[in-house]
Amino acid sequence: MSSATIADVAKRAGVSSATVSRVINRNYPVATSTRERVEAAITELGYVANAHARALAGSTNRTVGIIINDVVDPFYAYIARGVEREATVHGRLCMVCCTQGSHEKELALIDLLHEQRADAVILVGGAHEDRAYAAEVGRRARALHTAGSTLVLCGRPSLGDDVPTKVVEYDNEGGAFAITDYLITQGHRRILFLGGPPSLSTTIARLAGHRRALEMRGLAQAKELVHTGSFNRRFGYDKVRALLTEGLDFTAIFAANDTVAAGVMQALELAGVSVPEEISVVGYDDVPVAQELRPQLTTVRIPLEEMGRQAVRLALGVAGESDYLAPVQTTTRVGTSIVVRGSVAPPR
Amino acid sequence: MSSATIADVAKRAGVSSATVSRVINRNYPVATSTRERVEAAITELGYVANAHARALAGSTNRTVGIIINDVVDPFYAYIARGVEREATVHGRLCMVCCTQGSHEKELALIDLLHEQRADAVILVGGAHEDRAYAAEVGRRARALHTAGSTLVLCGRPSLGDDVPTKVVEYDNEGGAFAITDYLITQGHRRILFLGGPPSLSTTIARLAGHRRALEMRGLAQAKELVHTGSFNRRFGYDKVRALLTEGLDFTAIFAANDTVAAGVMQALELAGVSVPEEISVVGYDDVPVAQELRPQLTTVRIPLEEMGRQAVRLALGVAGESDYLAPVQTTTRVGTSIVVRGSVAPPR
DNA sequence: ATGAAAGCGCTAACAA
DNA sequence: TTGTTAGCGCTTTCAT
Repeated sequence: MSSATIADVAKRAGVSSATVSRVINRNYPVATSTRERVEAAITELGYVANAHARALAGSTNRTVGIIINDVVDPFYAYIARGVEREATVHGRLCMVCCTQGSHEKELALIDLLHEQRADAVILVGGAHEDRAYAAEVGRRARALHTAGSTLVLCGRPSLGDDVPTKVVEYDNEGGAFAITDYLITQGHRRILFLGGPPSLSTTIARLAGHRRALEMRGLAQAKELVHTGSFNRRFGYDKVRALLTEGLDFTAIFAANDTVAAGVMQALELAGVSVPEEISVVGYDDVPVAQELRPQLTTVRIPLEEMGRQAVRLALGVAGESDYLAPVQTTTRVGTSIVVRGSVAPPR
Repeated sequence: MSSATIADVAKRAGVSSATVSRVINRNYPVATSTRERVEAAITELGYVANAHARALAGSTNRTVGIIINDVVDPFYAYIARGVEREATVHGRLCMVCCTQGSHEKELALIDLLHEQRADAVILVGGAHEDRAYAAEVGRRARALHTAGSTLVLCGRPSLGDDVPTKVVEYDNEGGAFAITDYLITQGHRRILFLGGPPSLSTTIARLAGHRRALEMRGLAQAKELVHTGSFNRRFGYDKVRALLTEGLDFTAIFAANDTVAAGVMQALELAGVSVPEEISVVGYDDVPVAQELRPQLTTVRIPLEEMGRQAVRLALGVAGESDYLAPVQTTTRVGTSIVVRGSVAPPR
């Protein structure tokens, strides 16, 4: 039930615990013969260092924390992969926590990760507009900051210049603008915007890009064409079914993400509406499902894994910052791009 | 850069650090007025407990570790979700580590998680047949065990009764048997088995079930119909393309998992072979892609998330074990079932 | 090159 | 109900 400690190893090797520590950490010269005796003792005893004692005596725990909605959702999974990989590169272990969409759980998790003394806490995904909630996050950002850690906002807007966070953004609005403009260029005038929780920053930015494209082309945004709701497949499916029977007039659908697009495509298939001949469909995110749909989905690509990597680089201060003038607030922004596949054609 | 400690809080509240500990942990009676003063001090100072000091002084760190190949792979992601959720239920934080298929990394990660004094280390997915490697895993299982932790094998075979692990299995062979038998019942005689690393326990079990079904129906297993390789989409695609041009005779394909099946379907589509009219296809795992394929994929369902939950329950000794006679080796086994969708029809 | 000893921040007896 | 006091296992000066 109890493991060997560094003192046990020291006794067995006939040295002091300080020496054992030195051979383990290779940070001070140790005579070869001593080292060998110590190493032998370590294997004989099956000694495994206690990371907590280490973290307590030394400074860092060498872990980073990441908070996401759901591991199974590819949007989060890809970012998590980037975080995990980059963390590994820098010798950090990765603690992954899921909120299942709950604000309260998210705040509690930031605290938990703070307790663990994670070198960084990475908060992933869009945030709901809510001042009280934002204030709570801000408070935690400050606590983390004074403790020498960093809160990184990944894929959500900054909390303001007075809150010590780092942020990794992607050009959300720009992607929505580009793909809407692509649709317009193909001749579409009545484009349905579907899905995304209405108060989520992600949805808001995508909708803003969509509207800007419409305006730029002098097209009025008809309110009956905008149906926010959620990011799940079911929403896309149900909404399209309803709108179809309702007889709403449109020639293209901009699904707020690829998952919604999958539902959209299934509803269209069931209704016997052919894509892209009768209706064009585009999505957002470019997660794997986009390539499995038939026709394959034209969508907006986000460098998800890269965002995860950036988040840990930023937090760990790996590059970019000059030591003497590191600003409290740092933002990295990655681009989005549209990837054209087979789900769009000119309207009939 | 440095945070308030329990001593700071104690001084500020004019009590001893023991009292502060008591109000934090709510495990001993504290006078209301004292409690209030302490709580005030805590907020004023922005005190956040140090989990390492706690782990060192108390016993458990309240974390579980999970080791998987890749967060993005749905097979692993669903199990990880189960682990994360069940861990949360039991007040544990979850450390997720990825091996990217490397044995060495896997072993190193077990050690790392041991150093972190995780209450459980969950090793997920099939294992390659390799005695030296198995011995290394066994050694670590013992180390963990003597340290009071548990190594749980999730979706891979036991290391033998003398190795102190817990294992969560699924009826891998049975699922393969059932779906092959289903294909035979539909009239198929020449079934291609495609994919899966040949030395991986998962592949071996699936192939075994496949063969048993064939034998039971008195069908000879032609070696030209078995093509193991890997679990990725690309393999399914390339192999089917090659076999098709080669002119091999078969009426159905059993893809070793759904990902391979996705590649298979794409190759068939490109070759103008209709599914299921000309060729039937089945997969394994029942991950989301199975429902996006057209036709939707008939496959074997594994209760992935449930396996993850079982793994942590088993490790934490939540249920099932009688205290006084807990065996060193414990195995839980979950069933698999075939889910019939549209990718199988009788051969022409 | 090596050892002695003082913490790191907390919990858990044991006292009071 | 509260305080005192050992540790928990390790790192890190400071000596030697």
